[in-house]
Amino acid sequence: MENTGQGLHARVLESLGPEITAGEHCPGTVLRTDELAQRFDVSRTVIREAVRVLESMHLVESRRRVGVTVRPTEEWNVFDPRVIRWRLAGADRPRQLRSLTVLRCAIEPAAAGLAARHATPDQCAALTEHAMGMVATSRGQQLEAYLVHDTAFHKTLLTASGNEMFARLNDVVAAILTGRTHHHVMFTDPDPAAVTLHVQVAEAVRTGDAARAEELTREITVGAMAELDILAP
Amino acid sequence: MENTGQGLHARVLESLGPEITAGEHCPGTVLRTDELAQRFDVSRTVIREAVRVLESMHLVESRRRVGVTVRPTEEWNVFDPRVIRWRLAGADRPRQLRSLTVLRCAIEPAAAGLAARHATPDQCAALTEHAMGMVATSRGQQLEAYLVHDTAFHKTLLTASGNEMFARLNDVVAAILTGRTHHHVMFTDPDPAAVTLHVQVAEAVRTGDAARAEELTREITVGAMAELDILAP
DNA sequence: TGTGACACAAACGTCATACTTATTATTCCC
DNA sequence: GGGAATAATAAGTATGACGTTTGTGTCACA
Repeated sequence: MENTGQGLHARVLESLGPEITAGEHCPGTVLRTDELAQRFDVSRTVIREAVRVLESMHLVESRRRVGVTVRPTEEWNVFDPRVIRWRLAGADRPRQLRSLTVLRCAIEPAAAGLAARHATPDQCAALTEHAMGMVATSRGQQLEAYLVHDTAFHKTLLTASGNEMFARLNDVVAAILTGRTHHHVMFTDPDPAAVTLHVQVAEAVRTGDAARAEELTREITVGAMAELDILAP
Repeated sequence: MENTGQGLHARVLESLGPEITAGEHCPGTVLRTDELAQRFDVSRTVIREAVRVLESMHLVESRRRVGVTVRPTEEWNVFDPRVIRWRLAGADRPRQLRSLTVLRCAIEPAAAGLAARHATPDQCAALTEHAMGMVATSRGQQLEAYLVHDTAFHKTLLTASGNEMFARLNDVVAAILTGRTHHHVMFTDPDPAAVTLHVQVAEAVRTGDAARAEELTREITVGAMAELDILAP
């Protein structure tokens, strides 16, 4: 039997989760544990554990005598990394990508401002290094290498903010960046202006210029937002 | 047997979760399911389901032959509402409150700006109504009534932004507001300037003035931030 | 005919147990 | 001393039985 994850419950989770987030079971639908056990050819124990996790994401609600009910979208834990991943992989990917980008526009400039105050020398060095890496790979269709540096840059920036909540959003930013490169099929090299902005942000953080770091990062994020609007207005 | 939650697994979860987030089990500690089953006087099944949920929050990692290992703080899903709740109830409440307030400072102004563009007439009305309620209860030690309107105001604002990610952060804002009133023991009436700002935000959203709504909300949030710094510099 | 009490049944919740599997630690041989 | 075979351990899975809650239908009674 193909074991997608580590353990059967993980396999069930990775099947049921995407199904629900994709809207295959509309809110109010009831799933019965026995049926699920039969469908996935596993024991009730395994199903119950998977359902527990889905319940902890507020995707479903398990009640006695009624079954496992799919909850309405508004109640989902949309910050759960797995929910984000599933939705990005599903049909309403564009909507999700837009939500996340809006969130990013609010978060990253603030994180950059904090980073300018709190970043360690090591983090400043890493920032500069990755910005340079972006410059080096910004021409000649080296999109994959560019993406690596871009992702690392933003991850470092968020971490350097010193705020754990911001730091945990690096998955979100990484997903956005990866999505842009892989999904939108960027044939062209990255925008030179954006590359320059990254270099300048690294510089602003290094010199401790919080206002400038924040403003420059805002320009980067509104650029990303604009990119989305161009592709799906 | 006293049943704290709905079901035994919930009871175990509400015991183990806070223990871990409070740092009672330092990262690397291994918990064995059999011991836990014995300790809570429940079957292994119940423990396993609770552990699954803890694992989904990245609080622990379950591996064969080794046990359930507590993960380092940096890996926790700090956006999980339960993790937030547990940490707010625990010892590092101040740190957590600060993290959340920083997040709020980044989010709410952006949300207000979006609300000015997307808010429905109903939402505008609700906003104005709650702002008026805040005015009415801002004097004479009606702190509880004031809190209700304050919470409702911000919840409406976040929802009106039209961004599901922002909307899901209303719990966070509510926790911050509630915490300020209940924990910091506000003897004095709310700051009149803050009350005025809320009225003005409602007005700005109603008239669709995004920039003004954003700036006014920023003033509110930096005020909240300053309040924290005064209490624990 | 409408309403309330009551009994039934359906589905999840819990438990006990046996067995499987992966991983670590130990031992033993070269 | 190092590497391979082996044993020990704790989680993972399966199964069957029983408990508990709760939705629903029925029946009696007004």
